[in-house]
Amino acid sequence: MTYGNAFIALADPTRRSVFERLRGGPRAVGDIAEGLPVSRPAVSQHLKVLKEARLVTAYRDGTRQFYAIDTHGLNALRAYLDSFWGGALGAFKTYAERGAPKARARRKGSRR
Amino acid sequence: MTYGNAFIALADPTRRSVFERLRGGPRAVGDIAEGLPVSRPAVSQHLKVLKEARLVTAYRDGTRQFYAIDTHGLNALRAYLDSFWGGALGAFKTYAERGAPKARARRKGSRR
DNA sequence: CATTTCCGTAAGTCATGGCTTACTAATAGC
DNA sequence: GCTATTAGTAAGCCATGACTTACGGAAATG
Repeated sequence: MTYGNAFIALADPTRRSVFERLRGGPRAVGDIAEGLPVSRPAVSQHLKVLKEARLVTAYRDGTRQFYAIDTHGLNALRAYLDSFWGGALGAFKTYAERGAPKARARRKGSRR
Repeated sequence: MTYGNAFIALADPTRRSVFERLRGGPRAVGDIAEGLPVSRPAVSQHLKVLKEARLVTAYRDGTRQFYAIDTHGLNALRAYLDSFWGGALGAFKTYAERGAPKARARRKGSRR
């Protein structure tokens, strides 16, 4: 159920911004916070949530804490999402091909 | 920013349960609600959120509303997650190989 | 038309969580 | 040892949202 925490972590826009700032590589907390519309402690709290969701890892360099993207969380999310492509899509496609996007004729064979 | 709503939608455990019940194919609202620990109106509200996030679609059959998985939201999420494998991992690997205690060298060649 | 199903909406309650401003802790340099 | 940087923690405030019950509306059935 690790993907549960990952979804929660990425649901918040500010926290996603924090996460996205790590795309270019590891960065220190103060560096991440700079330019964001929230305080540094807020960023620390967000990083904690991201870390517990295994979306980031941390290491220390002197007085600075560097955070980097952790693939564990990303992999968990991908695996979860992929689980919907197997059985679901077979059944979904059946419906989709039958007349999907807007409000095409209903049909739905099993009329009773 | 459609993935934003998708993350929010899947962040709630109950809503994820609702979503997962669609794995086997389209189901009616009452059918989905049955067995869940919340009321049927609650399920309706969750389905509304999922629909706005383009994670489900709906169609009507008589008095019943059927909901099915929509790939739009899933694709948006996938694309977002994949965007972290490009630049981020290159830089991340630099760190990981530098001395991450447990992390074996990733290799990961062609995943994208 | 009246009734029955099935579902969405309204309104209100209550817990969660994101933010702020302190304050505390750990490392580096003088 | 003292001071400066850098970050995490504590406490409290307030908006958001997940849930409930009650109600309203559309389609089938008699």
